[in-house]
Amino acid sequence: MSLKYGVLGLLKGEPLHGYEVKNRFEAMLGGTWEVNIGQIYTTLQRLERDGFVRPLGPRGDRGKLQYELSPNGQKALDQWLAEPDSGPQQLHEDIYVKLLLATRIANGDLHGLLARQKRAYLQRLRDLNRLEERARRDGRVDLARLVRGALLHTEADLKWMDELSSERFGEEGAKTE
Amino acid sequence: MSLKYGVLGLLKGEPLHGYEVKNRFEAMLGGTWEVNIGQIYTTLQRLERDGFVRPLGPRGDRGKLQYELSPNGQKALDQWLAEPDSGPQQLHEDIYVKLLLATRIANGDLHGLLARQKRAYLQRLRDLNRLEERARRDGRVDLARLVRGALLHTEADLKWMDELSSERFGEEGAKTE
DNA sequence: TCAGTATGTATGCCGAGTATGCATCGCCTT
DNA sequence: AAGGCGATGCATACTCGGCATACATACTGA
Repeated sequence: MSLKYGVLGLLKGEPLHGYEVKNRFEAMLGGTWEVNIGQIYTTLQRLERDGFVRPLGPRGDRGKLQYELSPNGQKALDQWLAEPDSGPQQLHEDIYVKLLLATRIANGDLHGLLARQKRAYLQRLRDLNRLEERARRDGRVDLARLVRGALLHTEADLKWMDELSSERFGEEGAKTE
Repeated sequence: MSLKYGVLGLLKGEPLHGYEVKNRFEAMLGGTWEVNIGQIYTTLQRLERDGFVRPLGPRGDRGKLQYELSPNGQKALDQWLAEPDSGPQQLHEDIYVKLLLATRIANGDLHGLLARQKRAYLQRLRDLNRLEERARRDGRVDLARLVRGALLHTEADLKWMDELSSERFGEEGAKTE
């Protein structure tokens, strides 16, 4: 989803061709999201098919094909921006399933899992802090705000791990049916 | 990913056929994850292709085909459980792109977006609290732990929204290139 | 008999990755 | 200065996994 609307958002303002879209998109995300080039083009084709963008022919320089936002695309973009992000249905992430399985599989070494997970989150905290610093140095206030969100998330994860590891496990009732 | 390993995890212990897998999986997640039945079968087929499960023929009752975990599947499962969850590469979620676009598109009514988002998170908090209560009532301690994680996440999101809305926006430097 | 449930297959879209093709530009070397 | 060559710009095609819909069929119980 976000790629689709990201493309629309970038096309608002000026027409771009695929390769440019990729670059702008990655720049917007401060290099934290390396987009697959193939996907850009399929996304653009689908957007064209749905009438959200249209090619601004004819092809130029070296086969470059620019796209511009259509009124329908404009509308779709505005609408997407206006609706709140419901996020994934929650509990669909790997970590949840992993935790459940580790709990119910006898030898599932829960404490080890928590410890490893904690280390991974700490590492992520460090990475994010570096990223935030860089974003500020580059004057990318908007990016820094995102990183702040990711930091809060990771802190929440850490807190969660701490809560879990301070539980005493063993004889709790994880009913199967 | 999580579905694949979820299936493996369920098959550890007893052979199951597709429909049963679906039911067990959804029960394990406490009904928070409605799995598509078609996907169960394709997942099972791919797992068979990769040698992680094998059919325990012949077909029974009404075409039922049971699968059992293979030694390789066992190994793959253990390995997955042992490695920490790196999570999505961070910043790949819709909300981040939405925020960026709203920031850089002039009319992007950032405050409205934040307000709507906050409402959505509050709603989620309520839902999760109900869910946690139900999990505890049902003796599903394992599930309650998951919900606790989701709660912490949502609280982090709320805190983030609060931080953002108390910033004074306007003349900040969101460099484009 | 009819509704519903159990069980499975077929098909198609979308996300995402890999591989390939070709033009151009700049640099290095002789 | 010419020729070669690697990097970059730009695009397409192919493949695979996730996920949803739709369909088919058997059984079960009111």
